[in-house]
Amino acid sequence: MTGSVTLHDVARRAGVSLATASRALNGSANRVVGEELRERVLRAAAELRYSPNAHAQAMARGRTNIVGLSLHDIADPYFSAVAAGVMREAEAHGLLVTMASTERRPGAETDYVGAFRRHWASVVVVVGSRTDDRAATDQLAEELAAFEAEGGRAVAVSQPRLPVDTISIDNQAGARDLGHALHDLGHRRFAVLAGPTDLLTATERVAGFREALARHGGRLAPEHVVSGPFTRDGGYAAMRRLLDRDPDVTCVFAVNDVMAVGAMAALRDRGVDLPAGMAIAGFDDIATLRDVNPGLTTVRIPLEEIGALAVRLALDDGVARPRVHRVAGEVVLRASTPRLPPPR
Amino acid sequence: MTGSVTLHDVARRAGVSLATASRALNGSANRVVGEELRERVLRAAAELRYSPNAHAQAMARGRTNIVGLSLHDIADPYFSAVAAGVMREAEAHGLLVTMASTERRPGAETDYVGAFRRHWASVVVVVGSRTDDRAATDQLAEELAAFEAEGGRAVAVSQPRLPVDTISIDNQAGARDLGHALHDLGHRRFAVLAGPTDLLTATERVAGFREALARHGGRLAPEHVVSGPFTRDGGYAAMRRLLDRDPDVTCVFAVNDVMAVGAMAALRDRGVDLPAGMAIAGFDDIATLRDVNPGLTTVRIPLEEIGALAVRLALDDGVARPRVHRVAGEVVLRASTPRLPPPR
DNA sequence: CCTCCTTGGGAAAGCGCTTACCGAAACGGT
DNA sequence: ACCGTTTCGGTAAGCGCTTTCCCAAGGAGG
Repeated sequence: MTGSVTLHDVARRAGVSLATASRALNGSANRVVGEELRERVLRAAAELRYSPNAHAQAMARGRTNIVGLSLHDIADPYFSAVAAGVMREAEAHGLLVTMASTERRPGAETDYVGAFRRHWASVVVVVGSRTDDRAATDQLAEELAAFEAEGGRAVAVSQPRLPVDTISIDNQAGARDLGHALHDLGHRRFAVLAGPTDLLTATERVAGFREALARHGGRLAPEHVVSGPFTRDGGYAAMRRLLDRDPDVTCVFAVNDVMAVGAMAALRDRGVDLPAGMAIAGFDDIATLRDVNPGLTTVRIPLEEIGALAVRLALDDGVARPRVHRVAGEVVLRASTPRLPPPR
Repeated sequence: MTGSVTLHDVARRAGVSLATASRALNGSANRVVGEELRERVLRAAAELRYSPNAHAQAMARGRTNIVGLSLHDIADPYFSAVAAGVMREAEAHGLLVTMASTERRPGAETDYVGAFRRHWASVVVVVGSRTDDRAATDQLAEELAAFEAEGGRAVAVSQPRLPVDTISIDNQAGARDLGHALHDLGHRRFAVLAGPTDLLTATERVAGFREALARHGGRLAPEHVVSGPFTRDGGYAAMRRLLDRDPDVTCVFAVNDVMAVGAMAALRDRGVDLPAGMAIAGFDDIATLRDVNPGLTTVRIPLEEIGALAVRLALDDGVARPRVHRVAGEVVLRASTPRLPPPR
């Protein structure tokens, strides 16, 4: 960049040395700059519209105030909620957030963590689960370890296998609670839109739901479990497949809200009346989706809070790592899962 | 950071000088490094898991591959869609995105652009309209000018007053088209949930809608224009106020989809049947909201494309600046605005 | 056989800042 | 009056990289 004002210019204009100028501006510890000089330097800096070079500072100080955030897809409201929390907390600590959206490309997380490492980010937050691809996970683990070895702090959300502080949503318990609640409403013929089979977040939710059914002596037949992408279209397609397999299901659990909404669209397109013709529940309680009609029963996850927590964990000092945090969800019953009249 | 491997280490291990190591790794222009040496350096780098220090590179090269992105609220699907476009395009050019969410705090944009400037971002994208607060806009303009004077490239979305490349949504035309379409469907008694009065994006949409009505000899009485925040709750509250003022309206235009959805919730809470009891239209065509029921009539804006375009504009070389880009919207009719039976 | 290019490696000068370390001045205690 | 402390400004050594300039070696041309 050309023409930027440097500390040197400020020092010259104030008639002091570089050291003094720097100290005046940063109020360096255990060192006092005379009132008059400090005044002069500050004035010179203001007049010149001096703006310190962050890279030079990073070099000289050996650290930065950058937090690197990696997530699957910023356009997905699940991730943008977490991102909002990260950014809010980062801002509160004077940190700048550098963000990467992996578009679920395998290996991309590792690449981005590498980029954050090159930038000497002081905090890295990785959001998004993955269970398959052992090799990719190992590489990511290695990269994160290297990052922490260099003095950085990493936190992983929904990826409990990583050797850093982790935050996990209690998917299984949430889905179990939801299963019980649906059972209490009188539902018996269940199906699950199961999401991707390689995402821990998805499989745990299915497992929890299964657990609840089992406790009531129920079960989930294989044809009642349909997997598919964690997206609106994934939910839409999965729902159609399910209807083709067995139209007699009365209650569908989509493992996230976005899929649930896609499923609702599929049901309407097939002429099914909601909620009378089919009960449907989701997971996450995505804010933007709270106003769908009928209101979607779901499990509320404090996504934004999770993002904020991730940053706070990273900033904790003097604690033994890695730590494991679990976050619970809470069942929210809405109109999409009406009480079923007792069979007569 | 401690312990990171430096180029020096690589050079030593390969038995070459720093200069050669650097050239081998970067393939410096108009300079060839012997095949055998390059090989040796690459191997040494790989063995040492060398990762170049981005700050040192920035210092030495005098530029970075950072794009700074400032927007109002990443949790708002409007902004996260634009952000997704920015990130997609940035990634395609090997750029890293540093993002700031201003939470609509006045002056925050200027502060963040300052931060991007300190980091020598090569591109800055500012998203979000504002018409009031002349002083704040002037300061932002000044900061952006300083940024460009230092060699950076800035692009503003929805802020046409700024002295940089701008991308504007043709809000007025979109709202006008929508107004005509609603008129064609037979609607006559209109009201508008107008959003914040200080946001250009909002006022332009109202103006366009007014224009359409005027062309048909209609008008918008003051009591039929209710302002409020650009949020779900803003829409909810505005709708209630509107119903209190005049329950005889048959068609409501909410100036964005998020407000429209809030308005739908308010209507249902008041026992109004949708879409029979009230037609409602929004603006933006937020992807997540495409599945609300009844389907929301709206004006589609290519938000993600706008984000990508912003980055492309910034990267254009050898063009005269500032340039002005206009992006058109397209009316999408859905079930929320049924055809009104002709009055008999 | 000597000179002039060409090829390719190394030394070193920064990039803009922070921070020991040094040294001068001012002050108080004895 | 002298010495030990403070107090506070300046000097300069990096931080890790890129890149200009210089120089050695080897090949081609006269």
